[in-house]
Amino acid sequence: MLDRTLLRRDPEAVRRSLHRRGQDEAAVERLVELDRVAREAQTRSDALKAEKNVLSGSIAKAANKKAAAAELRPKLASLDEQIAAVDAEGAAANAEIDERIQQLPNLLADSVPDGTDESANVTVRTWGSPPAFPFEPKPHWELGEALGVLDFERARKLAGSRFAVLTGDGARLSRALIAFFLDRAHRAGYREVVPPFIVNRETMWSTGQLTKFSDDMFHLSDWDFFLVPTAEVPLTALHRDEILDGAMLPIQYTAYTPCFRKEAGAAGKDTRGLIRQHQFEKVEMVWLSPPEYSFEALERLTRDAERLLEELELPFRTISLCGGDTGFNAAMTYDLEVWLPSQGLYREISSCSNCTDFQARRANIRFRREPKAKPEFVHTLNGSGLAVGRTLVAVMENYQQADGTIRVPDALVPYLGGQTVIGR
RNA sequence: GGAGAGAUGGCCGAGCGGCUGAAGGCAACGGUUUGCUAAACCGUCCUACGGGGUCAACUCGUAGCGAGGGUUCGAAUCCCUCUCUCUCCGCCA
Repeated sequence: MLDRTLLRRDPEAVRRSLHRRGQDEAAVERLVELDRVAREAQTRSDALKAEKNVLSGSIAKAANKKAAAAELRPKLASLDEQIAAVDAEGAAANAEIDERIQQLPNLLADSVPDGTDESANVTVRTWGSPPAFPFEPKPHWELGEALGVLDFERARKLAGSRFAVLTGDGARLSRALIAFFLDRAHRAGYREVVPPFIVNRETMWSTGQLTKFSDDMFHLSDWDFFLVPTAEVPLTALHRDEILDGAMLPIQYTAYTPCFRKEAGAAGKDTRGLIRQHQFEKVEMVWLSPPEYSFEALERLTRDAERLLEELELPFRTISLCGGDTGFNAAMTYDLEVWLPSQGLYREISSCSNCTDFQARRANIRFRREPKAKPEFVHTLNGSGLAVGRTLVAVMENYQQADGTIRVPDALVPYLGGQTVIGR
């Protein structure tokens, strides 16, 4: 959520950001006007209430309170009427402001590339190069079904489409990745967390997932709870409504969780297999940072994610998302895209964002620099480190061998008890 | 799921319907005293929003005692609803 006073002080900055995101700027003008109306109403209301308080006070001091009250009753009744009318005016304006301001996305960082769609994204780094296969590389679902480690048929029976069952070495490889990711995060200074996988509405709202336009989350029908769409939600909201000691910052958290998303929309051929699922698993990394450090933190967070791919020796590139492609909460985002031989393209495997104070304002996460200092909002950052299913896909496809078996990346061998090949 | 107790400022804890932003204590901060520490004494010490302002260290106003309603000229104090926390019993991993 944007700062209301920002709209008053610098509406032009908000307009510019919306424009760069390719969104309608008209909302800004309306908000500025509503803000003016609301403030004017408050000023009048406060003055009327002050007048009423003075009269009430005079009754308290009167010798004969009953008589004093009777005498002032008409005057007070008239004030009550006026107050009610002015307050209604102010409340209406405030309600509309709340409604509208919640729908404005975060202010883009200056360094975000211009552009309205993904074609304008900028590649900032490329690591490794796509492997040359002396045979036609197979897609992961073919490899997985042949090896008996991926089972989409039975997943359909158990749950439906867009679910998968991992068995045998598929399940073990998945678990190895999770352990590998968490170990590396631990080394990089992240504190490991096992959060609830189901959260309440306030939590979901506080991290900006619940807006008018998003209904990608699974909502329990009999309770007002949501299945987490990403560990970003519980990790970021962990310190909701708290004032942290500035000396504790930055705070780094990591968690492994399942993630649940409706992923409404057409099932295309590029979403075949494990790429796009209603349930997937992810290790997430979250930072709570002092404002002045958050963009440096974004670089570190992104590097932490990149190193995982480097250790796994999976070719990838890092791209800086342009304004039109940057998410609602983010001021700036780097996506990591891993090479998928079967599709012959780079595919998103991690997304690292600096949400600045946008989530912190909603979630009311603040800190004090000094014991007596005024509380300030922290900056929140989140990034995948990494998406487990997609990493599994990348490993299977990049490490496949002519006979359909899969070599285990060196970094994962210890996590598979020394096993170096996934075969039949 | 059943029964009971409670919710006041950073913490503890008072509070008769009117001068209570809220006694008192602790903690914290500034100062005096002190060889150092401790103690003692004095002072400061909530937040949000709005108005005025040399926009900052100022000032005025409004609101806030779990949340939301109601009664009243006036509510922390009376009434209603809700939420949450704690304890005991049951059930379970």
